[in-house]
Amino acid sequence: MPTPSKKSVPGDNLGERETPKPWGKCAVCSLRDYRFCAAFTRRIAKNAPGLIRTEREAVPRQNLYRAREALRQMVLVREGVAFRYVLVPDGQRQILSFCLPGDFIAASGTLRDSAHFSVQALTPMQLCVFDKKDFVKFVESDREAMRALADICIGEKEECEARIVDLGRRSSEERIARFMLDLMFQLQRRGIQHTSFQFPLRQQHIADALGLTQVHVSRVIGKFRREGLINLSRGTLDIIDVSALRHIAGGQRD
Amino acid sequence: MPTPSKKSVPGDNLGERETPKPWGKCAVCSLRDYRFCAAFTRRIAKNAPGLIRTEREAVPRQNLYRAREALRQMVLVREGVAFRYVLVPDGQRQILSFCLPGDFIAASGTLRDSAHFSVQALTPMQLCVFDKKDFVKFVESDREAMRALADICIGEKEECEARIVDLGRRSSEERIARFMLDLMFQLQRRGIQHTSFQFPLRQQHIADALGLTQVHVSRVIGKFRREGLINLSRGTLDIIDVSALRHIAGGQRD
DNA sequence: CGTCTAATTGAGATGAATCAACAATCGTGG
DNA sequence: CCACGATTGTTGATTCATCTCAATTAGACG
Repeated sequence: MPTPSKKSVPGDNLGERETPKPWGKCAVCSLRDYRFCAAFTRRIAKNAPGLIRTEREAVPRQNLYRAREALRQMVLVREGVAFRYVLVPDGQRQILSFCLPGDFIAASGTLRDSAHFSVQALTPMQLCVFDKKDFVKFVESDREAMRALADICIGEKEECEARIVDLGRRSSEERIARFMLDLMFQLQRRGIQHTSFQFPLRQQHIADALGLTQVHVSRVIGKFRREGLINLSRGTLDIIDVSALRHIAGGQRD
Repeated sequence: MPTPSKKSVPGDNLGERETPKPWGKCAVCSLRDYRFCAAFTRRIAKNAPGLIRTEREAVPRQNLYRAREALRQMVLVREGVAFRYVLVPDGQRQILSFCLPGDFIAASGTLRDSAHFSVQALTPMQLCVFDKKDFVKFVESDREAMRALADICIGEKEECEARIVDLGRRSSEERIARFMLDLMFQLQRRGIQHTSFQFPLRQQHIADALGLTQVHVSRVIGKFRREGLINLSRGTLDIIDVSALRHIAGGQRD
């Protein structure tokens, strides 16, 4: 059942251990030329010195945000993976996307009071946090920043639409193959140039992202493994035969 | 088969019959306080008098835009309905959304050179068209406009995510019921306060939007009709029992 | 080690797809 | 205004992909 198990987790919501830090740290961050940071960091340092960046950590299963809660902070992933999801009335879970390092967790929150999805950490995480009010003030005062924000939202929308096509018109094998390749390409864009990488998702997460059941995901992955396409164990995914997997995915993957 | 039938259609792409018009016409347009127009029209008239609005028409099945083509114009629906769709390699079609009066057809195109979806008219249409370059110049020069644009994109992203949940985790009956109710609420937001309204979609469109087959859509609609929930004929959808339909839809519809 | 969570595997059920024939509706030209 | 062809919708029979239920194994971790 996709019902997320309820395990007691320390500090269920973000809150403790805020550490105001200077922007200097950004200068040595590997994300500094990636997406959000590339567009914002330097600009903020220059034009909005009053906007404080703080740091937070999160542990696996920790809730970073709950649907419909007031959005008070803007959160950027520095390390680790989280996912955005929606629970439907009958208890099922649909995962909307995974948030990787460099992703803004709720960019759209800049112009909204709350979001309709929840966010949960999948791995231990390092986060950069901004006060929302301050951030909004900055974005509204800086044309380039507003543009960058729009750009990020558009990118998310495009990913969303690609996912709609997957869910509406592709088989489970296609979806799973595409999903793995997608993840690989996303990591590659972040500088990890391997066909083997950390894969912290449980089969249930894949199932909830792709509209399948965990059991079925297990069968498909088993098949891929038996066919020598991938190897997946102990949190590492190794894509052995990229081109065969891409073929199953139905082409079109970057 | 979801393959869209290839019928020869006059003026396959937008092109002929441009009519430069004054902004005065906007003053008497019923959409002037809705979304795009509410945010942009007056601002444009005041701050960017050089931005020309032209008018166009389109006939059913006419292609308004083809995926990956260079985006030269920004198109706003004034009357009629279009849909955005993607064709997958095996010939299937996934409809991403329907564009109703007041909708910007490709808002995200403002910051992109092209889009990955195509757009086709479903009914006869009246369109407002802006030259893209001029529009971009305006948006980049006007902070409020850029913000409005971001806002529109965020709204579209939210709709997208709702659709993902539908496709991933809801049955065909739920999807169809939700779809009809959604449409009703969207029209109501545009001022049409009835449970009976023009419904120009063929069953194939519903199927392609919801990841089903036309045959199955027919069965479900037949069932809804037999149960006295709706009546659908000659392009008019009458939702007879809103609350029962909402119940099938699984609550949560506005 | 024992306990807990995650993954595998089998058997059987089922929702939706497919195939196919037919009926209804629409648009058009005679 | 009718008749015809094209498009759209209906219905039945059958198949298939994926789900459900359930039991078992494998890993992770204190």
